[in-house]
Amino acid sequence: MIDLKLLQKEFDTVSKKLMRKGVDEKLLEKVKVKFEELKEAKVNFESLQAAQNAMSKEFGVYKREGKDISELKAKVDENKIRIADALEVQRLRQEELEKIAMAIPNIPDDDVPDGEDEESNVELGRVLTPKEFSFTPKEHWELAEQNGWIDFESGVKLAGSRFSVAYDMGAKLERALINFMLNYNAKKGYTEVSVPHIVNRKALEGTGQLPKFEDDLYKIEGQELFLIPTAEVPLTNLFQDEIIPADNLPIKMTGYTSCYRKEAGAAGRDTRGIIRQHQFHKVELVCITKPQESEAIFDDMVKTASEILTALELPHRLVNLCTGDLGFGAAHTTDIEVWLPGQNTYREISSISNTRDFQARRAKIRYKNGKKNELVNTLNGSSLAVGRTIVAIMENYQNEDGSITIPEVLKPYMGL
RNA sequence: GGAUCUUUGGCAGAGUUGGUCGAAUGCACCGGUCUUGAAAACCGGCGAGGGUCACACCUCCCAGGGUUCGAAUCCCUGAGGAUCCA
Repeated sequence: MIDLKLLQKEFDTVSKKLMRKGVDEKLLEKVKVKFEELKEAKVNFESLQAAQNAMSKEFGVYKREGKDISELKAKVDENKIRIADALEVQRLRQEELEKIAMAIPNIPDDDVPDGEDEESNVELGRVLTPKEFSFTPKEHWELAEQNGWIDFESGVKLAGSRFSVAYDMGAKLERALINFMLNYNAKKGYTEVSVPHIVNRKALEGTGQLPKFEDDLYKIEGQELFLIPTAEVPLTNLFQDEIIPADNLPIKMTGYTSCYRKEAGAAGRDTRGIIRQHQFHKVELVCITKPQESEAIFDDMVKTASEILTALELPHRLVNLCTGDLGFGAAHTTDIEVWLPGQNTYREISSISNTRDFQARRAKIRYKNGKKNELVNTLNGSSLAVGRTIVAIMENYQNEDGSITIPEVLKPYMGL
């Protein structure tokens, strides 16, 4: 949720920034007006309420003194009707405002490049040089099938398209990577947390997936519960409605979960292989920080994710997402893209975002700053998407005969 | 699945004949006095959100609804916890 007071106070500045992210200025104008109308309704309601409270107090006095209360009661009854009306007006305005305000994305940072889509993302740097192959490298689905690591037919049999089943070394690699990543993150000071894969509506509203993106979530029938699209949701919402002592910050967490996404908007994209699945494994980083230290933590998160790829000797690059590619809740995002020789391109394997106080405002996550309670900053990032890491390993470690060498660092995790 | 009890501020714990209760008290915490320093003792502060320059004022005592001029206090529903029964 954006800061409505800020929007009201500095409308021109804020709206200009939001327009960069494609938000219609007319909508913002509307939000501003609605916000002012709501305030007005509130003042009206509250003053009526105050009168009511005062009169009710008088009742006690009258009764004790044995005075006649019929006149007072008439006044109070009349006021009561007005209160009911005023409350109704306030309620309606509140609802209206929330409906549109909740759908407004976070304000992008000034240094986020302008752009429509990933074409305008800006490369920040490259780590490791892709190696030259003496043969034409294959794509991962071919290698996966050839080695018997991943079977797509089985996935379809059990659940449908965009599901797959991992066998033998493929399955082991998955498990090894999860452990390797969690251990690495733990070494970097991230506390490992194991969370539910099912959460309620409030949690998803807190991190911004709801109300806007309900179509992309798997909902449990008959209940207000959803499968998580990312561990970011439970991890961040652990602190929903909390006031965290300043000494406890920063909170650095890492957690492994499966992620469940309908991929409603991705029809036809990445239909081959396991780049885009309805269910995938991911090791996540989530941090909760004071506002002034969130950028330092952000850098630490990017570094941590990048180091894992380096340890796996996978060439990758860092990319600063442009406004059009930026997620709903992010103020800025750095993507890590791993080199896929089979596809001859870099593909996203991690996405690290600073949401600043956008989620904190929705989820009411605050910290004690001296006497005051202030909103924290929340950050999240993958370190890493497990399936895509396997894709990268398959393509980068492939041999001419189609066999795949297991990265050294993972061998101990695979019983090799 | 049934019965009874229970749900209050960071924790503990009053409040249960509805009014001056946003809530006693203790602990914890913060500031101060005292002390070479610390402890103890004493003094003061100390829930949250909105609102205001600051007050005032409004809201919140698990959630939702109801009774009432007025509810933490009464009634209903739901959720969590404890105990007993099956």
